[in-house]
Parts: sequence; structure tokens; C-alpha cells
Amino acid sequence: MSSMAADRSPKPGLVEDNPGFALYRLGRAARREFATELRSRGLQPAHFGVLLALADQAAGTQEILSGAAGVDPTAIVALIDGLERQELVRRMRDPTDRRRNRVELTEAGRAVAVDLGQLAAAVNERFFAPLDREERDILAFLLEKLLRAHAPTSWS
Amino acid sequence: MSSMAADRSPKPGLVEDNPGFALYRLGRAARREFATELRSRGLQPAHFGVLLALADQAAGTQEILSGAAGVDPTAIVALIDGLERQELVRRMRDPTDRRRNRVELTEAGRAVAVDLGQLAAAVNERFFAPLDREERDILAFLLEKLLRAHAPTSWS
DNA sequence: ACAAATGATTGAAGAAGGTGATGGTATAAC
DNA sequence: GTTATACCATCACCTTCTTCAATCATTTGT
Repeated sequence: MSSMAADRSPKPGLVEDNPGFALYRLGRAARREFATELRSRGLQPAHFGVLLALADQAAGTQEILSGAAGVDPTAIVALIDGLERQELVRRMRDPTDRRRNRVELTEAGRAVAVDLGQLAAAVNERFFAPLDREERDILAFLLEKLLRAHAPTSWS
Repeated sequence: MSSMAADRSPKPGLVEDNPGFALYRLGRAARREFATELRSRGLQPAHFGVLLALADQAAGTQEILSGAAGVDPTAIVALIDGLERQELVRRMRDPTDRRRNRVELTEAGRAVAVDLGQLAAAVNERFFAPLDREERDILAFLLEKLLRAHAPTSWS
């Protein structure tokens, strides 16, 4: 074991020890899996992100939403258009500041959010199955910590 | 420690405990950082992946490459076109099976691969800085394990 | 020889991500 | 109070990624 894993320094930057690259590929794979599940319901991952962010913290301006859902502020317009068309979300001008849009879930939207939350849990379960429970918890914790450091504008 | 991490069940599927989502966002962020570094050199992350895969395991068919670099087989054509145009890579028909293309690094290509490997290491260092050394090692190990499980066709 | 499988390539379509400009609105400066 | 400045949402546009279907040449199995 020591003979094959020990020499990590001689070849810096190879594929094996490039955690950023691993992160990228895994993130893409996870997204792909979830996207195929969502497609049958006529939604995209970003839609789910918005719904989830709304379910998390009630209402919010579109600006806050884009941070929470990890979506570009300009992209969120079309996303909400789509969600509104399916009547999962309501958008109305904030009377106290008429530049802002107040976005909130409809009852149908909340139901879908819960439903998709369970779907996401199932997909996660499958995706992280190669790790045992303890490893999964550690990984989730570390990812969470990293993400907080990299997404200061976001949730919580 | 148990008090803050203990309650995980009450709100299933919310943003906070969705490791797949964290994976996706972090992977995207990592890629973005690296992409900006690469852009000044006229390359894209996928180019780097191909170069690195080639540096790892000498030559290979384009099919093998696509697995190692995590790129769609149809996308690799254009990537190699670009690398070939910069003379970082040579592509020639395999004489024993003239369907196959044998792709290999040029001397310049090898130098660039080493250079980019160091660049990637630096970017990684920066990206994972919020974690201490031990956490980083654990995270890298877990990511590696997961990736192997999800990319059976790939390296090693 | 013939049928099926394989490797590389192309083209088109969709989705993601990012940039810059515009219009309406609120806040700050004077 | 009027003017300048900043802000939010939106629009138009463009680039990059990803995927799917089809084609062509070549090899393999029968």
C-alpha cells in the first residue's frame, strides 16, 4: 500500500491528486443525474434551486434569490418566468420599494418543492452510495464548510 | 459539536443538507477560477484535462482520452483540433487499426502540461485554503473515492 | 463475402454562464 | 426641490458546455 500511494510529490498536478478537478467532475455528474430526474417533470436544476431557496426562507427579492440559488441575477428572470407560467410561484411588486419584486411560492409550488426535496434526497442517496454513512457525513460537512467560505452572499 | 449538527431530520431536502448541490456549486466555482487563469493562455479547462491525461498515461486513443479527461467523445475532436493547432499535441492514424487515432504530446505540449499542472496546484491551494491541511486531505481522499466509483472507464 | 460492431467525425439543438445596455424607482447631494 | 447617483429588474446578445443523431471508414465475426 505504501509503495503505490506513497509517492505523491514526484508528479505534481496529475489527474489523481487534483481535488478541484475531482470536485468539478463530481459536481457535473451529480447535476446530470438530478437533471434527468427533473426533465420528466418539465423543470431544470436551476428551477429546483429557486424553489428550494423559496421554501427555505419564505419570500425574498430576486436578488436574494439569485444568491441563495447560486444563479446569475440576470438569469433568474427567465427562471421565475417559467415557474410563474406553471403557477408554482407568484411575483408581485413590493409596495414599499417598487423596484423590488417579491417572489413567493404558491400552494402548488410549495407542494412541488417538498416533492422535489424528497427526490433530491433520493438522488443524493444513490449518488453518494459508494461512501459509507460516516464518510458521507464527513464529506457533507467539509463541502458545506468550503461552500460557506466561497459563497458569502448566500444563505444563512 | 453535537448540538449544532444533531438536528438533521426536521427539514429534509433543504439547501443546507444537499451535498449534491454543494458539490455542484463548488465544482462550478473551482472550474471558474481555473478557467480565468487558463484564459490568458488561450486554453480552456477541457484542454488542460486532455493534456493532463496525456501526460499521465503517455498516448491513447481518443476514446480512452475522453474517459480520462472526463469529456464527451464527440467533444474531444474539437479539443484536439485546438491543441494540434497550437502544436501541443500530435495526432496520427494508428497503423495497426486505421480507425484509431493515436494522440501524443509534443515536447512543447509536455512542457505546457507540467506548467499547467503547477498552475492547477496553485489554484487548488487557494481554493481549498478555508480548510486546514488535514481536512483537505480527507476531502481529497473522499472525492477521489467517489469519483472512481462514478467514472469506471477512466484513469487507472 | 456479408453483417455487425467500432472509432472518429460532423451538424444541429438545448442548456449554462456571462456581459452590457435600458427603464423605472429610490436615495443622496446640493 | 431639483439633480445626480445608485439600485433592481429586465432585455438582447454571445460564448461555452453538453448531448443526440447520423455518417464514413475500418475492423471483426460468421
